[in-house]
Amino acid sequence: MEGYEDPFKIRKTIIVKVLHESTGEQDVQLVDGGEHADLASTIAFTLAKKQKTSPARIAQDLITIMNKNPELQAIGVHTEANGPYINFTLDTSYLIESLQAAVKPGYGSLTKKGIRVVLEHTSANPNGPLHVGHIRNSIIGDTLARVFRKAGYGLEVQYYVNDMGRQIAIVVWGFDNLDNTQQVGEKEDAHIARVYIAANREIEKDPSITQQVNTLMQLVERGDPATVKKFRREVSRCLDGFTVTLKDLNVKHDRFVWESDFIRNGYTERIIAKIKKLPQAEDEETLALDLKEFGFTNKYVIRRSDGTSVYAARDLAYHTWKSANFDRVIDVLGADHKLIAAQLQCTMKLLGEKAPEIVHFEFVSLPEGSMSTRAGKFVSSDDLITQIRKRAFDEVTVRRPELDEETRKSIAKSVGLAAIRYDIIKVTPEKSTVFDWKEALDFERQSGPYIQYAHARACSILEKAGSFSLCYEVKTDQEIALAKEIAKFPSVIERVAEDLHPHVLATYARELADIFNTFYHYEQVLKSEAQVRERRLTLVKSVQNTLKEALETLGIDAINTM
RNA sequence: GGGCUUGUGGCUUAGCUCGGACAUAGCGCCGGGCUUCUAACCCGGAUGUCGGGGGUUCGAAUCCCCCCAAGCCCGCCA
Repeated sequence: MEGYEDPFKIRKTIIVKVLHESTGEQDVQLVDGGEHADLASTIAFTLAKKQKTSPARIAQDLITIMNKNPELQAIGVHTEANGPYINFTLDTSYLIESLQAAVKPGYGSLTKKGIRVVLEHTSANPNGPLHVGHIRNSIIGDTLARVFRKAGYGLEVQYYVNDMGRQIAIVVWGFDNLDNTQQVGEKEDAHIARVYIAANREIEKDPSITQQVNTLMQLVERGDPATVKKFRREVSRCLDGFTVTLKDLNVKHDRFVWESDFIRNGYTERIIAKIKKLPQAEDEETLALDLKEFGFTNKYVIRRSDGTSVYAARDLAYHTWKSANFDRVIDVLGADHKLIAAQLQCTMKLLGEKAPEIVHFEFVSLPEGSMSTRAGKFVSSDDLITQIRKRAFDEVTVRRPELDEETRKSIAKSVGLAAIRYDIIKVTPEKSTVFDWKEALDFERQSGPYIQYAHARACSILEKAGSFSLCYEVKTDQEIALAKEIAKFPSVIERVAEDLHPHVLATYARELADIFNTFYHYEQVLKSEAQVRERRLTLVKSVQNTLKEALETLGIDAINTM
């Protein structure tokens, strides 16, 4: 795929150039032609005002000029006017070129860019299992990571471990003072949540416990060996639990970066020293930044009056390290971090470092209200995975009773994963959602399994077909519609990497599956003869490969049968 | 009180960055399609004040202003 150039994009660029030369207008952006054409221009409206002529007349005149243009002829562009609209219709040459790329492994991969990106996601506090809110972060982050790799970026994915926060101190206090036995079969993160919830109940009853928690925090910041060891032990155990959950979700981090390391290695102290020198610094009892001039009404506190650092200081140290080692820094964060993330970005700029690019996602809540680890009000990702696999297994058993149990379990695992990942990634991160069991367990239409099913169908046809000669040709409306959708894939990858909107890829995969399903019902493949059979098989091979690449970029298994 | 985000058929949702030709799809509803390459599917139908009101424009779901509603944030928590 190295050096692949999108045939559609090449043509679009030439049309824009010709349009620009023919009109002298700077802004000649093309719009989607919808049902009328592949591309369209509304430039006639703009010109009408300047030339005091009707837009339709101008469109007509431009058509006459452009139809003689050899550059447009060379790339197979047909131009015609429809009232004020100038419509461009491409011949099938670009589809042929796209199909030739689409049958090859790795279709959609873009040219290597030589840019190093660090992407941080999930980074949940290790005080209880990942719940359905956290995994929105994981799935957005992991999908973006896959897109970035496909788009040709060098990438490292990091999990920032908040191992010295108040929550962890509360966990440690709980383990020191309450019943801390792990139940039989209890996962580490669930165990920690149980102790954390119990500890919070105790604190509610007896607020003086907070003093003991504060002491733990001071000890850990000072590096008291016994305390550090206790914090590390519980955090590690929780992360072990997370690792299992994340693996089930097909989410992978390259590196876990521990917050406390930035105390130990002196980075935090160094960043505090630099911050002190900023004109916005207020170094009194606390060290804080006054970012009023940038529109922030509250103070950005860096160090407490007892001399300990707050989260912001360590986070600045972490980001400074990332800034020094990577070309681009991207964080996936919940919407509750919007303000502090903006303050962090602002401060990074003041320090002369790269400010992170941030992907924010809105909250996932339960029908009965927002989730809370502390109150024990959450649906854990592990529960969701268990339920969905059970449901998927029942479904596979009904549909494919002839398969042995192991195969059905394996399919159910992939289908369950698809259902979860797709359900979460399909909606724009900007939108808050309410977790709904019924919807999560639905495997029909606009779901991951629906797309997997389309892929499995294509596989089934190819398997039955045996070997065949590739024939790059599209004739019928269904064939053309399918080829057009396949041709869009590389530009979708490019756009997602640019806009950081992974749901666009989800929509694309679904639309490709839709169009293939329609094709499937209208056009015979295996029963067609000679060249018709070969060109349709080529198309099926292309769509199978494109669906596979799209699914895998979504972190979903492209299974051959289901 | 201030800030950020969201508001699109009964429900869920795309489009909004960069304004264009009858607003995208799913669920649900109504009616069809499995001796035919996997029916986790397909085809047809009904359903819309694009939260409300102003404005800009030849043209607004999209841009600007005001208002309403929901969520989040405004800590020497993370």
